[in-house]
Amino acid sequence: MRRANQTETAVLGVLSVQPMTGYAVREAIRDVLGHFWSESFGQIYPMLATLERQGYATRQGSTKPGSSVFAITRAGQGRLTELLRQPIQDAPPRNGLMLRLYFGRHLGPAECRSLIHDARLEAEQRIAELTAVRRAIESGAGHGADRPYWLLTVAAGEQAARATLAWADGAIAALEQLDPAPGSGAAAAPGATAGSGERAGGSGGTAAG
Amino acid sequence: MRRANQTETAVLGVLSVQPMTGYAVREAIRDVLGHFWSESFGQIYPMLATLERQGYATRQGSTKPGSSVFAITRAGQGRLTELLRQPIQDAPPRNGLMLRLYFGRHLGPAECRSLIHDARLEAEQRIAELTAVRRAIESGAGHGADRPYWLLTVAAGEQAARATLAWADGAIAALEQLDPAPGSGAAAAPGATAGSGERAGGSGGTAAG
DNA sequence: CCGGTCATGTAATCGGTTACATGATTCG
DNA sequence: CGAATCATGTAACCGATTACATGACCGG
Repeated sequence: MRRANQTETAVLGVLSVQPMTGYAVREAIRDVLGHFWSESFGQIYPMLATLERQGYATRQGSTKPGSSVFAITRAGQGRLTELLRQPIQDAPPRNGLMLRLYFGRHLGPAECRSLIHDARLEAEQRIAELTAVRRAIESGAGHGADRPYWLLTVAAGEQAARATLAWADGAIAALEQLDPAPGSGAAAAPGATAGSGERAGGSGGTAAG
Repeated sequence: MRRANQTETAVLGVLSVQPMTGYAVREAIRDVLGHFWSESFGQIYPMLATLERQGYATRQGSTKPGSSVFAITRAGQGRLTELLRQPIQDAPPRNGLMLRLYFGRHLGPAECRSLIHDARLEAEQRIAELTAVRRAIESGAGHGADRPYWLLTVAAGEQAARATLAWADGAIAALEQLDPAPGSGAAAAPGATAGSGERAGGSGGTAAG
């Protein structure tokens, strides 16, 4: 089963917006697609060479020496559409936070809460960034037919981040119900000195229903 | 910068729940952690050998010949906690759907709607699966202290899937406003025969606000 | 002139999937 | 008995990251 060359799609895609150097391609992917895609130099430069060789992009060694601007060709546009139509190859899931929470018993409620709190902060920051990006797209008059599609992806990111926020709140609340150290309020329950955690079941864990 | 051995974490983690064969480790990861983690045989068997060599797991070649059951050791439990405390290494984002939608101009509204529709179906199915898993965890009396943590991760998956549903609905609606082929209702607007798509701006793209 | 940014590439390495080879057990 | 499942491992390959080497250009 051949693995898809999604790098080709990404590079041709950003070149379809406007011609640019390899360096700028990477910046465009990091800054604009950054919330849902990533490529490194080690992938981009060889790919640009390949695209040139196959006639999907042309290199214009101009402006400054030691710098070449790549532009997508007519054939490259056809190739891009073809690539976009290929079945989606989603990478196998690898969520480090969930891996840790699933085995959170070995960390205990307090450390898990800390992990979730960090994730919440990250989600908040992502929302701020995406909102800024959306504002820029909405007000900026430059990008023409691309606009509605870009707004679609931004909306997806915002929705996902908001979902993370909601989940985190519920999860932290559930964990606070589980151990006696929320920082304030009711102290440790009377009697229990150092329970092994056997009674962790019950109604606990109704997080973010 | 050393890349983290999160495979070790995952394998030790499932062994911490109960001893099992390598084959069962993979099944556990696929069926239970499957929504947010994955490992293949090619990773699991070498890792089990390493864990045995390092004293984090023991092999009990018993019950049936040609089959060995691995159990986590005391040292392995310490190692697991250590691994869980290491900073989260999240894989660089690679969302194939978003990559396609971002360059959706080259596909057109209809094909994009189809992609989103597929994603919506997937999300629905994931919700169904996760709900079943949650029911099993809630009713099953077996798993003791692990339960609240497992419910946490399941809740995260459900929340994310619901967010996808909401986004997909908004996105499809936005795209239908963009082109004249929703299948029913108002046909193509009068006058425009084959617009180049220049007027795709305006109020379009208020998806899933 | 020196540090930061822009710019281009290559080599080493690694994490991970896929495919292959092999065999026992169980169930219809 | 034959197919499906359980079970263990190895080898090849590949996509991707990281690090390295190099150099132009610009502003303070």
